[in-house]
Amino acid sequence: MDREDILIYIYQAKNLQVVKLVIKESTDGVAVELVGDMEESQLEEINSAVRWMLALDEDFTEFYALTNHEPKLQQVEKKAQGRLLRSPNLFEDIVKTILTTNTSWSGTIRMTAALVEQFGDPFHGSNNEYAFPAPDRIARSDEQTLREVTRLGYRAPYILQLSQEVSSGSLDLNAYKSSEMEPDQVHSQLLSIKGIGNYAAANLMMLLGYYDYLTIDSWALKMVSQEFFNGDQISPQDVKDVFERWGKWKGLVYWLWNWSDTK
DNA sequence: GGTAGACCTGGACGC
DNA sequence: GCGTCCAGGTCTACC
Repeated sequence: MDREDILIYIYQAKNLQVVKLVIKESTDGVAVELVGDMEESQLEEINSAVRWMLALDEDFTEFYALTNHEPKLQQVEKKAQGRLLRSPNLFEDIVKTILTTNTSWSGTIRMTAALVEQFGDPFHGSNNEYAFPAPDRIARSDEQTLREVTRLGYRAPYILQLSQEVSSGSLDLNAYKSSEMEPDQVHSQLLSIKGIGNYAAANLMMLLGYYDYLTIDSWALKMVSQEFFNGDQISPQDVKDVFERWGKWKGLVYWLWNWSDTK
């Protein structure tokens, strides 16, 4: 994201071509400018990818109706919030989520950039723009490289194992996006991936459109404590109890809650 | 089921 | 510049 109203994404198509997508708001929705060579037949693939990334097919009418009664959520409908930006494929989101765990945001950016520069295919004509690496690119690497060159630390074996399983076909992440699996089943499958714990699984469930999972990390505990418990020490269960009344939308409510008045 | 300690890195801080 | 401490979620061993 270069500017607040523009999203730039380096996309690698199924035929491995790399193009640049410049996505911006338009009067009738979203406009996508395609930079680079792409066959006409692949436009549908791009269209589908962008719709998924921006969750354009999801309906938030019910959610907005709920938020309008909560002062802390007054901005939600006005700003058309609710759509979480996600990657074109779940593999990328899982890797990025693992890279958010147990580190600072700057650490996440550093590790992601290193992974992309080390293993991603470059966008034509650019020496600093790369597509997110496909699973097989990382799978062909080794733990030592991921630790020492990409600086993933102890996350290296997790990322390597995930890449190898997706690359070999033993792990089919597309199944998680299908409606044939129950949400609880998807959740438990995510938890079975090494490196994915409660926080990461909840984050991924949100990205998959299941908004009744709470991403409870240290920041959540701090903010909920200050907002609802006068700064007292609280547990993850306390966070769940606070947002339980929002039912299947609780994850989004927590995500979009206006914490700005919290001291 | 609950808990403690290890994992790894970068940033902050004190000297 | 160097050493130390701390924050951040997950895994594993142990009780």
